[in-house]
Amino acid sequence: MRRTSFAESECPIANSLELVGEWWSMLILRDAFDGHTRFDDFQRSLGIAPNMLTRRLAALVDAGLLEKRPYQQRPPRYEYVLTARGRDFRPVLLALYAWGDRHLTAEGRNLVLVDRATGEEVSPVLVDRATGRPLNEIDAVFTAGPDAGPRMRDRYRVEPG
Amino acid sequence: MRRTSFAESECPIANSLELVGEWWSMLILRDAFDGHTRFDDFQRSLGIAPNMLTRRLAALVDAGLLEKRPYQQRPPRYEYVLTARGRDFRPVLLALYAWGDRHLTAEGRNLVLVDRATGEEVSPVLVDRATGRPLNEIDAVFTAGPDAGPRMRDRYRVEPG
DNA sequence: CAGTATCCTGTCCGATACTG
DNA sequence: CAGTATCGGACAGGATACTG
Repeated sequence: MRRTSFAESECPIANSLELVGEWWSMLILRDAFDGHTRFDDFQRSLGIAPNMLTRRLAALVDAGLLEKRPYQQRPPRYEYVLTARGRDFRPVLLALYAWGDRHLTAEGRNLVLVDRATGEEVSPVLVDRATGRPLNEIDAVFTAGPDAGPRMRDRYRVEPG
Repeated sequence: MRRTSFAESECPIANSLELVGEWWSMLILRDAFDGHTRFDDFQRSLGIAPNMLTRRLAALVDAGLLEKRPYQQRPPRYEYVLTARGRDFRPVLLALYAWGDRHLTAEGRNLVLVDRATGEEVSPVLVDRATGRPLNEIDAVFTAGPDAGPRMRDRYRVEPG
């Protein structure tokens, strides 16, 4: 997508989407979290065309979410593993999973998140780190930050209580 | 995207992406959370072409995230407001925001999430609803659910401890 | 103002064939 | 096995003109 408007380039959501917004990117990340690391591995799991996989993998490496590292010399072979930045992306996928799980129940529940240690189901909720309060109980709004440009300030001006 | 492979159609993440995976969809939702409701409103904010806005709006209405409702009779005019299902999508956007805010700091912080009541910054973290434990401290894995098909079971078989 | 209708381009993506 | 190269189609998305 071409970012013509201000709202996209200065917004962290839009910027994130810029890196992982393509269809396959998040699905590749999902697979990475499931432990997949190799080209063929991803390809079989996703049913993605090889050229697309090459592109998306390269893009994710470029964006710093995946690291391409050799696991064998001759012939040169690489595996793709999550970087710290990539692992930190997990909440997005979990939020997406949780939403789909709650609302797209047409075909039943075919994927459940569990704690491997206890076997108990894990149900992800967003809370405020400081207070522990669930975010849906907070009237949380975006406001212009310290480095916001004029348009951003205009759009997100602080309107108290 | 055409969903040829199993992994897409049976996975809640993929299914969610199917509804909101296009570039503009999530940005439109972001704007909806920021209080935008009207066509022109979205268009100015996003800098999106009108035909695309029509398409994406219709898709979101179709997917049940937005409701199109008349606010004036002659000429007929509509506003687009979040449904319950749409409002429940917010954690995804907040997770995306949080990730971008942490990792895409090139241009500084220009958007901050605050509690409107207190003015304090809110920092969204994912925790387990039952135990309150942060998800990054849990070894959480996906497993095949009760309604999973054979391929899903094969891929996500339960491997204890 | 709130859209609809057309036309055009870019590119995402799939299919297939090929290589060390 | 792990990709690269090439081809073609579908559609997202932009630009612009038009309407009540």
